[in-house]
Amino acid sequence: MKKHSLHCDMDSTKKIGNTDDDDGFLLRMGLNDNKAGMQGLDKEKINKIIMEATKGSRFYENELKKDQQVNQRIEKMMQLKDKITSQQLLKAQLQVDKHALDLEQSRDLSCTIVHIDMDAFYASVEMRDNPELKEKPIAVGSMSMLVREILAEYDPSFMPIGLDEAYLNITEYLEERQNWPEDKRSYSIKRENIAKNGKQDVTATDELKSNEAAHSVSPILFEDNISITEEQLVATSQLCNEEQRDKELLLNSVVFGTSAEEVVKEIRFRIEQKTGLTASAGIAPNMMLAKMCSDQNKPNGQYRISPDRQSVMDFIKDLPIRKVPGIGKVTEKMLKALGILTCTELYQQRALLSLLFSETSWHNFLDVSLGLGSTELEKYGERKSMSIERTFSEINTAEEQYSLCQELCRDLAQDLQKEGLKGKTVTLKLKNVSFEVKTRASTVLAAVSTEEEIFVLAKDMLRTEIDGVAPLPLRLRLMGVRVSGFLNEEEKKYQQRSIINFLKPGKQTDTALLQSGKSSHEHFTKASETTHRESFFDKKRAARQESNQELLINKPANKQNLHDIKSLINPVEETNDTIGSKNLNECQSLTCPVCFEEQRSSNLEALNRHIDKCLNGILEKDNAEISASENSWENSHHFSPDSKKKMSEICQKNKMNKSVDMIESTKVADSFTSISTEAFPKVVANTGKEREHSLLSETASNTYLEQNFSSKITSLENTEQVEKPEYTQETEPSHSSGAIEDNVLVCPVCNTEQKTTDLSLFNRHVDICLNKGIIQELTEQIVCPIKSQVGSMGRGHQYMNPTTGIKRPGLTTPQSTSKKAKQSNSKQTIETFLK
DNA sequence: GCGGATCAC
DNA sequence: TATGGTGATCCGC
Repeated sequence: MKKHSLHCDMDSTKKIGNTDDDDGFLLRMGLNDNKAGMQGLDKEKINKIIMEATKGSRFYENELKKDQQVNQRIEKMMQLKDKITSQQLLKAQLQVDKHALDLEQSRDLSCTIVHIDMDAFYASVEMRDNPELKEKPIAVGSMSMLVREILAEYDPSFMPIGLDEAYLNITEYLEERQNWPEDKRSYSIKRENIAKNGKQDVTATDELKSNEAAHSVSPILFEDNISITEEQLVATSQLCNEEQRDKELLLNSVVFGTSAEEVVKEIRFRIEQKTGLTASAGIAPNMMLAKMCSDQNKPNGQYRISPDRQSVMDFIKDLPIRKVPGIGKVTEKMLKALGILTCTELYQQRALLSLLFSETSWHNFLDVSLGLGSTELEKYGERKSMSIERTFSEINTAEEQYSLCQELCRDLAQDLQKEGLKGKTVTLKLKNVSFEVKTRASTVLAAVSTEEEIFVLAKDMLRTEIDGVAPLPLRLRLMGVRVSGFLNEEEKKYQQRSIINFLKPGKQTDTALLQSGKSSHEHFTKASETTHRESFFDKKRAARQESNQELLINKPANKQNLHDIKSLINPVEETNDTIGSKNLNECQSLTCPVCFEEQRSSNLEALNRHIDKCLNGILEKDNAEISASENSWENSHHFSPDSKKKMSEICQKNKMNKSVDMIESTKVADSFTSISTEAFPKVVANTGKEREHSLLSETASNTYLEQNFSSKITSLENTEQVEKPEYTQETEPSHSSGAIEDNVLVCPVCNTEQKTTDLSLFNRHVDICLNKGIIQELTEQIVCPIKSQVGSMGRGHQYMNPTTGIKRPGLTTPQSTSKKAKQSNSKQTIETFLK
């Protein structure tokens, strides 16, 4: 959306102050009109408002500071420039020109690339001035429809960018179209949109576009060669009888030609008919040029660069560098300092640039100045990160900050789970009331995706920041949380397999027993009772398990395991996991994961109903217990500030003790396998201190984990990809466990001594205890998800939904023409020349 | 890998 | 109105 422009891209650098500093500052704020689209607004007025509002404000101060930093960067650059000798420059010139020659040879003019850009900004202006228009179904989601309904006809693999842009490669389509008869290229003009944009309905947009938008179909589309004239339209729209007018208009049809221009006009025509919104377009031999072209005659216009070198260079020649995608305020200013204002100058200074900028940068500059760009509309890359951030009026109490942080984690976790993503890095972003931005990142060995997992890391970083300024408060105006470092498909499958194998009935494990419902229930009850007996061992094991799990299941414990179990219960939920589905299909008879009774019906819905019933039963039963041991942050709203403060203190104390605990824990023998007890902290924790501990055990700093995990790997079946360290021989639960000392078998989950010495019986008990925890998690968390989301992400999901936020994949690459060009290995930094 | 910065939309 | 949110990338460390 170009709404942004309303605030920033304003033109009046000339009107407010003319000193270099002012100019620089205004440039920093984006107050220049080199980017298209702002002609016609009352710039002076807006600028005045901005200047008055910002003068002396923290925002303004920060802008000044940032500007100073840019100035320093420029200063450094200039110093570097002064050191360059003419000989060095000459050498650079030769190398750059060699590279340029390669580029030139790989120039590809054979493609016809189209860039479509909805004139959404003008629509928003229109809506602003005519609030009643908001009711009409235009604008919102318009591009997503065009995604599907129109553009694909011209290029099945067209590339939508955000909500209001798209690239198309219509090369093939054009060829085909040459032989098309007229009727295949004609479109009727519908009435609805005429009424909407008809003359009676003059809007702000119309004023902005001056005389252009008075009719249903923008006249600019119908210059010469189309079988309808402005006069015709006006005439028909002025008819009194509505029905008659309908008829007339329906009779009117438009025939488009076979040239690229005609095709693009047709696209724009259809877009306007469909949405009532106009679009601008650019036609060129590559993406970069096409994008710049679509800017040329905006709004509601189009421009084409003929596919010959001269035309390209003519277009590039006087183009201000700021118009180049990828060159923003800062780069513009730096180049300006070098006397580079246009693309021609960009080319002329290529040798110098190769010495002053990184290879990536000057390669890009060279591409730009030669008018080169990508001709391949890259497929949607996979998402690399997902984040959420919020701006608010000052928040300075730790309690509120933690609470907000958790809220963000919650929302983010939801989004992540919608896309089935788990990431290994969590980044906390903070902006204080002085507009200073800070990011703090933490990478763990196993991917996270749930609210709790993310929060545990984010909270830790937040605490560090709060402590860092104590006793002063952190005065925040923005907080954000990001998850990145997503698992690839293989990694996902691996962790899925691990959990499935563990749960698979009848495997080496004794989980088969879990299906004997009644006894399970008895065990559950006992187990939950015994868990209240806190023990030293619990702590050690919890800490240790947690780090084991991180490595082996590739998750930092907690509820993540449950998540996978959820997908077992409902196979449809994660259809892209073939293994999961397959395994489920194998178990044709459906078994309730709660009571473990086999269900007669193979109907999923019926099963779900049954599960709900089961869950409710258990929920009631265990309610008291759960609420007593609830995660303190989760319920932070229910606590008084004082009690929260205490908890926070406890947190910190605990953290200090933690490493000691955990180191000791490695000495404790442990035959416990497959699922971390941390998956259900409520079972092991019931005092405030222990609650915090179970939380904190995960927050161990990266370094801690990295330093210690290698000595703490226990085991897990099917860990083929994991290096197997010292405990490998205990891999299979059914094996005798040398780790259990003195022949006394103590369940590591409920911590009760087991009478039996039979290992398989003992293992059964452990398994049951484990499931008890899982059930608790289920009752607490996933009552709904079991039913929901069925089929929400089909296997063939194309990842095309623009609302998911995938934006401009590979933006920096489009300008590099081809892989050939990229190979060029002319490495020349200033260092090599100064040697 | 982290953190700051730049850029786009 | 009072100065946004999301995602990607680069660079220096």
